[in-house]
Amino acid sequence: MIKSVEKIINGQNVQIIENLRDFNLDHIFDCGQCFRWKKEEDGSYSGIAKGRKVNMAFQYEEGSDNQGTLTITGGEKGDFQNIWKDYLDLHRDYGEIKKTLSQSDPVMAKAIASGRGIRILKQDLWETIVSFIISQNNNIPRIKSCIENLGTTFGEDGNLPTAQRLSKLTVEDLAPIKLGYRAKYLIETSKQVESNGLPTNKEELGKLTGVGPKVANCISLFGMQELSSFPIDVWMKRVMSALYGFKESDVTGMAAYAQEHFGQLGGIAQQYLFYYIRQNPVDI
DNA sequence: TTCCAGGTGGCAT
DNA sequence: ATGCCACATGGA
Repeated sequence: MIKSVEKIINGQNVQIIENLRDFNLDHIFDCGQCFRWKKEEDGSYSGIAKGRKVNMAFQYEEGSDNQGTLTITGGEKGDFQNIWKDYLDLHRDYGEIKKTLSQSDPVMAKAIASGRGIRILKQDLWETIVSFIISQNNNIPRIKSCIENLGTTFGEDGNLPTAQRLSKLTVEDLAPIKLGYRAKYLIETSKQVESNGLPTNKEELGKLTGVGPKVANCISLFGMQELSSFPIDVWMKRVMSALYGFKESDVTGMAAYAQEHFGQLGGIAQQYLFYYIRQNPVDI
């Protein structure tokens, strides 16, 4: 059982969680699954999730590179037990998962070593739909600024705008956000969600405008916790080519390999590989 | 200037 | 079912 200690410091709610294993904020917030956490100069991260604006700081214990203490500042009493424990996927035993994935796969073991503290965040479904529609054929810094602008311009208290709100906007309204051709996808998808409700599986995701196989896999992995989903983008093509010898055009082969070798853990394996190739682009 | 980025929709085979 | 290609934007 994970224990947390709550304090009030300078009028702010502070929650301290010790002995966290398989946890690293850089790995979690910089592995491409989310776009709204900002790294501060002291190495901590500030962001808005679940309607709470907080700061998270993590420090490894002396002599360890896998276990340490997490400090969450902001929010309300009980948030760790009620919100963050779940959001950060702390119930799951990533040590066991990493052992399973590394077994008889030295390549994966290498990737895991670089991103050993990754956890798949349990993000809001609508936010992941909006975020990954914007992500297509786009680069991460620009994705981040688009999402931030969307929130500050059309959202309420820091959150992204709802489907209801977006469905009433035009591409002209969204022009200042600089979404490019994705603006019409976002509006059309908002209308679809407004009338049909949120999708509940990958097949329904694929019916949304601007959601193809890759984006659907991202949304099902990050917004629906479908851990078998294995999104394949340009970086995954590179790493699968560099480490597993696939032709970069052989997306079908990569997906089949993931299903056979990573199975239900495909999405987590994908995150280790994605993080690895982003940190080591020279391996291309 | 051209190329690239967590791709997809539309259209032609 | 598969193969092209246009699509907005900004940084390298």
